[in-house]
Amino acid sequence: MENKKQVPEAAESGSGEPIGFKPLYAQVRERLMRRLVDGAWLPGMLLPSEMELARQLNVSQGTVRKALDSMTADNLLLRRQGRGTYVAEPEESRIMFQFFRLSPDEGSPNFPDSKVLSTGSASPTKTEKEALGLGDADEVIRIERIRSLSGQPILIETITLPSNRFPDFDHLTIIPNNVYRLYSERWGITIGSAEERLKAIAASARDAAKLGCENGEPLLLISRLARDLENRPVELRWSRCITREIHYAVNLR
Amino acid sequence: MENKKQVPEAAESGSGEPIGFKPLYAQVRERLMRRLVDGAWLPGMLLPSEMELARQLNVSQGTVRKALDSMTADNLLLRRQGRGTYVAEPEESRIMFQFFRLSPDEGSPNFPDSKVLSTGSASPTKTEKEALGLGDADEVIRIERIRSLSGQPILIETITLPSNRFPDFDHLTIIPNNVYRLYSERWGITIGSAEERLKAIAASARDAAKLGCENGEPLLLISRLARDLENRPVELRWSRCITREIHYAVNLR
DNA sequence: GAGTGGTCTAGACCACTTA
DNA sequence: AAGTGGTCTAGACCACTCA
Repeated sequence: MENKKQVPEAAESGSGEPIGFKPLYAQVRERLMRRLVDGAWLPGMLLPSEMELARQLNVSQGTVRKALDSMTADNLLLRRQGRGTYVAEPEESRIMFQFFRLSPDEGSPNFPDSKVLSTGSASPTKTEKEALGLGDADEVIRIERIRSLSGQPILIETITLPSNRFPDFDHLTIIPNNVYRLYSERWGITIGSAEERLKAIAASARDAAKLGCENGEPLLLISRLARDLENRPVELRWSRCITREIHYAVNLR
Repeated sequence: MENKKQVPEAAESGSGEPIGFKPLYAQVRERLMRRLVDGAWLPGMLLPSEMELARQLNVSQGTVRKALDSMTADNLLLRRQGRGTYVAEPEESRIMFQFFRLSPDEGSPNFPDSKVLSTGSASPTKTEKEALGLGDADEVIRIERIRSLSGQPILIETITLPSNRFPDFDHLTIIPNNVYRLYSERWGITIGSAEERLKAIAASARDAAKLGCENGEPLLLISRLARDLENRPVELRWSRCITREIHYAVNLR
């Protein structure tokens, strides 16, 4: 019956919106996102039921549902009929589908092993500074590793992270295969989205040696910029991939 | 009040569903899709209002909305508040965003020109037969063209179409830049989705000559299989692209 | 059987567009 | 002012899960 909650609560953050109209469910989503970002809701956790959230937030169950559905569409939540709503975990099965688009030409997709070649910190290059939004004084961590599918090396990748968001990174004894799970568990950083740019390049002598391919062989270069839940850039990754028996898959809908 | 429409109408097509439960809005979507597929609703056309459709189909307005929203999410419809719901058109602006993922490294995306090098019909290769689901007696049309961005040739592509779905193709005097619009207007075939596979390859002598690049230069190979609204494969396309100043963009959410 | 998400309805009001 | 899609609510029932 009472329905004037849109404008009154719209000014909760003093941001410079051009024209103020934010639907209630969008406001609800923002309040729920805050719980995720602040770590009040951790990966794998069971959320309160729709009815309970509706009571807490003083809106109808349908409005809560719209907010939850939109977060589910962004792979942030997982809903299961009869069970409840859970915070999504950066598991292999999910990561594979969402962030790993390489499949063998024949046969079913598989997650590659990885072997770290080197780690260390350094000053960022101009490209890294721009992509990660760093200042002159900031440092970065660089990881280089080689990834194999059923024994065959298929790609070599360089991961760049801003040091200030990953304190004590050098204390790590091992770097696991699934680094997004590591970011989440160790530093509470959840990767929510990423942009990738693909090019074809010729293998450098260095990469060719590590990958065991011809010098100058065509490689697929994948540059990824991954962002956290607040859309801040977190990770820059350059993968150079042998695509003789493998391809990068994209669905256009 | 009355709400038992799910099971009764579920058996409208005698397909072999494992367990019969299809929500009402999914049934509504199927009925609306039929109008699109059969050409009762043509690109650009204004649909009846939600209320009118609800009356026609004897369901509530909210259920019609769910079906329309899902079709809008698939880029089949376009909804504008205050105006109405329209059938989506294969316009450059939409196509560009949905089906053309190549952007210059610097500057804003632009749609390339194209110049046809050759057309003709032939017997399909094994790959073409498998991808397009063709039999031994079927023929295909092949188009080869070169595409340029601001004067610079950037890719050469081979398009393969099943002859039986594109009758009198050889009567065409010109082949326009936007072929999906042509498919729609001339043969009533709407491209609804596509899958792409990307690899890095070395330029063949033939491609290098046409593109004006080095022999063996790394090219991005994009193999696309495009499907119509009923998910039948319609077009197979092999693009070989120079990615010196251009990249293929993907968003992972 | 109790609790959860999923569907469906009915009705009200809001924001936007066009006449 | 009238018509459209967009939001919000309230309440009912259905399908699924688990103790």
